[in-house]
Amino acid sequence: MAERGRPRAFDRSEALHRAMRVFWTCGYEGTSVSELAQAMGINKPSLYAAFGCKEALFREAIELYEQEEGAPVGEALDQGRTARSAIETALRVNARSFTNPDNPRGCMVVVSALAGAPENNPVCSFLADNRRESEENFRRRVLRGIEEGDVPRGADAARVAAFYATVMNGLAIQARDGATMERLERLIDSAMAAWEAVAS
Amino acid sequence: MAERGRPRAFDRSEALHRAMRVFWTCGYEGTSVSELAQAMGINKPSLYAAFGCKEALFREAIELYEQEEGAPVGEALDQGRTARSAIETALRVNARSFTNPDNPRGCMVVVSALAGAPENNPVCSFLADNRRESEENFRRRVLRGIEEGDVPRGADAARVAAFYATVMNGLAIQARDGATMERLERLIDSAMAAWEAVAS
DNA sequence: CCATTTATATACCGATCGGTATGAAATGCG
DNA sequence: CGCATTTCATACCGATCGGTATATAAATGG
Repeated sequence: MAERGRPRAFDRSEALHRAMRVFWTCGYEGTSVSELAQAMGINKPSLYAAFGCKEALFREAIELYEQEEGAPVGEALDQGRTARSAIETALRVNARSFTNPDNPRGCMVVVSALAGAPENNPVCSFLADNRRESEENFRRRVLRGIEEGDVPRGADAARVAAFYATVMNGLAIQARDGATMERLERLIDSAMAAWEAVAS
Repeated sequence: MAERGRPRAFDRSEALHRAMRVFWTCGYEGTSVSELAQAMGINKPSLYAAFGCKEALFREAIELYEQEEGAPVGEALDQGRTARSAIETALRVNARSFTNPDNPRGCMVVVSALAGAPENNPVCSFLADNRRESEENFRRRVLRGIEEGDVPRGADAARVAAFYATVMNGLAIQARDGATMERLERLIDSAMAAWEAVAS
């Protein structure tokens, strides 16, 4: 079952984790392949052999980010008793991630490639798709709330989802700008106070 | 009064406008000095003679952006009859700018350098300061509303300002991701529905 | 043991990066 | 006019960009 040639001398998953943190900190264009290789503890040919190219490595890093930082958000959405509490908890879980002192600040999907050179447009579009998907998850949760009766029948699920997705992206920027967890908590308090007005 | 040496053959203000649009579209790191010079219709030595260096040109471009796109927002804040209507109008003026088909999409202060290489940290900090200043303008307007009696005495001006600044930054990202003016208008409807809950 | 396969480290590729030296061209001043 | 001053266009700078050729090292299959 063992592989055929010389075994890889580094832990691919560990290297990917390190790459994720560099991209998260400096953004896609602000990170060079040489920096990546150094942070990953490997040489460039090993990086290219294991991950393909800079863009492919970045996409894998985003997927890892989604798994590690995004999964608790998805769980919060699923497990909340009502759409309202599910979305509120999702926001609070995100806020905790955005300000975790062990992490770079803010949301990697928001901060790492909002604009870029034309040749990097695929990267920007990839992240935009990712953000739309998060909003879609909010929308599905509101629809479920309508089905389960905790959200009024006439509520506009897309509108609710768009509002809280907008707040979430705004929180990511606040976090990048140095906002504390407490500050984000108060912002979420404000956003949740709008629930009846938005979801009715 | 005329200048001494050979007169400049290009319009400095027009060149700066063109540079602003490129930075706005591709971001600070996504824009090269060669691209800038080409878009400005000048050669690189002329660019350096007139604007100093890439970072100084970017800072001037941001200042121009503040004057052209930010001034109407400031006017809206000043001229609104109440803090609530002033902030609502400010958001709507911003939304119009973010989706103006003649402009790159979104807010230049948000999209052009959220993350970057360590050597470009001054640029990111400069934009973060700028965003904080916008929030501070909101806060001052709420304080005025308290003085003038259209906002309850007990309202937390900083909290109100932080909430609407967060929404505004979220709107900038929505716009980058392709949101229409109508969609942003509906998001602002939602945010303003929260007013009583946030400012009380 | 030998052949094959894969990963390693070094050194390199052309292209582009931000920035500049250089000399000709165009003005005001005397 | 001649001279100082400033801008112009071209061509260039060392450094770094994303990516790779090459040769060696380390494993498995036979």
